[in-house]
Amino acid sequence: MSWKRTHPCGVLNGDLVGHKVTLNGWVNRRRDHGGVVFIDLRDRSGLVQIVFSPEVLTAEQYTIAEGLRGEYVVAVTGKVQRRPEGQNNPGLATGEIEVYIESISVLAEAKTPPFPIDKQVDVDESVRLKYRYLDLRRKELQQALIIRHKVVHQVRNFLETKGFLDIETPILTKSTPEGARDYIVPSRIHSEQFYALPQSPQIYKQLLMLAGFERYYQIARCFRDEDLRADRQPEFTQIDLEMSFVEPDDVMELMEEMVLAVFKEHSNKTVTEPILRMTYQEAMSRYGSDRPDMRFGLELVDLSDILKACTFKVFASVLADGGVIRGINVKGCGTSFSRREIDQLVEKVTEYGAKGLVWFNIGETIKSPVAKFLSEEELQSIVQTLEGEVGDLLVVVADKQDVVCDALGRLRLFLGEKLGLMDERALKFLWVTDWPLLLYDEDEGRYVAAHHPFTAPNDQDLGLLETNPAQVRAKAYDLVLNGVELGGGSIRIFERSVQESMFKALGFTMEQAYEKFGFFLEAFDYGAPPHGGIAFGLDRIIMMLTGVKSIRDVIAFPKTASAIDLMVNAPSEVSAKQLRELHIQVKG
RNA sequence: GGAACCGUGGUGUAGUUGGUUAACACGCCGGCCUGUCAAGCCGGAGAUCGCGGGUUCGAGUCCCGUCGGUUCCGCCA
Repeated sequence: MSWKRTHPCGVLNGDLVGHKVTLNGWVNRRRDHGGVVFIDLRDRSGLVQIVFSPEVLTAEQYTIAEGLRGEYVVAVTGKVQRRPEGQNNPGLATGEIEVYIESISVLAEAKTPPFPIDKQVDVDESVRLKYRYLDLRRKELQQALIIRHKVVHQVRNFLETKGFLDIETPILTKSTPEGARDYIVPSRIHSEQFYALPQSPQIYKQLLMLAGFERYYQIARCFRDEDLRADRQPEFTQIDLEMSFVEPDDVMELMEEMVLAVFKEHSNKTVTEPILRMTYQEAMSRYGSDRPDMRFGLELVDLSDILKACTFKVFASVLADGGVIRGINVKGCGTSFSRREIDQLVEKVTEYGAKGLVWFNIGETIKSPVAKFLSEEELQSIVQTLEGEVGDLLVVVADKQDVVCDALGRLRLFLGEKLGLMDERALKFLWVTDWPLLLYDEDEGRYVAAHHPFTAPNDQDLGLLETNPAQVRAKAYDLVLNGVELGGGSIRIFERSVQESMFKALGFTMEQAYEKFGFFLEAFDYGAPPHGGIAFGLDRIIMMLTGVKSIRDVIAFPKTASAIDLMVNAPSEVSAKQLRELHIQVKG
């Protein structure tokens, strides 16, 4: 007889009562009553209860049923029946029916799995990763990967209707300076030479625009050899796209349509639209972050102006050195915070790189460790500027501008979390626009690209590239969701001279620029269209949609924090022969 | 590169100021059981407490080192 499946388990319902069905799946759970055996049969679609009764089965078949164990793979044939009165299981999609089995075949027996498949238990992650194929049987991971598939499918459909072409770009490519550390692949044919895995398909997609494809996209695997985090893996996936003849608004508007459609389709949280926009400048000064979490207030307020004439040494010296003073009104926490909690804020801010935190506790009088150094007018204007009322706690940091922004920005997040101000049901999107083109890197002693070296400067700022690089704004935009960077993009440089200036600003000599990017610069000479694009972190989007805390929970076969695949045991040594062919000698 | 936390039967945990035989639940194995759905009842097996060293009469417990996992800082155009 045929064991070919006629229905998935999870779709069976009252409409099929009386039908004969063949099911294939795993034994999820077994309940043996001696005279009757119940099995929850599982396949990708869900669970259904199947019933083995000696009244229906031959003795031989019933013995097989009694021998079933967890994770056995079986094929069964039987009749769908309504459950007896009062025996429905409302917790199960198929809970109003059950299948009376008439014949069974065990397709595969199974050892007892090293951890429970059918229950949600926090199993040590190294065990889960070693037996990833078992972990992937669990509902949470199945659902994450199903959502992931659906999102990719939806994105492909969307981009298809907008005229985008899916074009693959090389995985074996060239190591380039700037950016993250490359994964390197040795060449067998060319001794002492190496390919690099792409950090992103950036240059290739721009060349596709030069080639005239006008609209490109790719669900692109990217590789970065940097240390991992809860939301970072060495290989991850970008929704990568590029368009010709566009301005920032064209890209942002199209992507807004796509992203909102995805989140409305797959999230039950509240999506706020349209997506707000804010310049980088404003984000930094109001929220102390280039990716502000818009779900709560606690905004940063500047106090530099009102304290211009202040004689308190800490403030005065910071202002004299060109620094700033900013504060946050922690509403109502003057009353509710203990001294210990306030001390913790001071500690946090020091951790975040500031020298200290000045606080003002507004009660009947203003309590503050620095009150005696400030005049009554100064105290009052601080309170007024921060709109302080009785019961509030004002926290103030004075330092160089980026230190103040960073410290208060992180303190704001810490407070938002501590005070439970983030609405867990809200999805607050934000475009952060007008990024600086360049940021000064103290360690390198030079400017580095805020996004990447191919980002176009704002037309008005072009002249500043050589005179005042820090002031040059870029045609760049990041999409932020609840304080998480979902993606970023820009309009690209499409003129050779501008690209050369950019490399110069980054400290390249022309020789270096041509050695590394000569092919690219040359390409601009053959009729380059204005173009721009964006890339989204697919893994992070799925994290936001599923609400999981770890990127490993949205990737089928992820690596540990030390970049190891515990299942296949990679990386691993290779044979002496392989090394010889690659002209590689290994130390020790 | 740095820091913190965790590591005890298959899984999740308990284990007091160092003290006899390492406890509990789930799972597993066997028996009973015809309406369960976290089935129930009875019985059983299963752990050199991640590994190495040290302190001590005595270490799961204290100390040092190491390995593994996780999180954070640095890093991530």
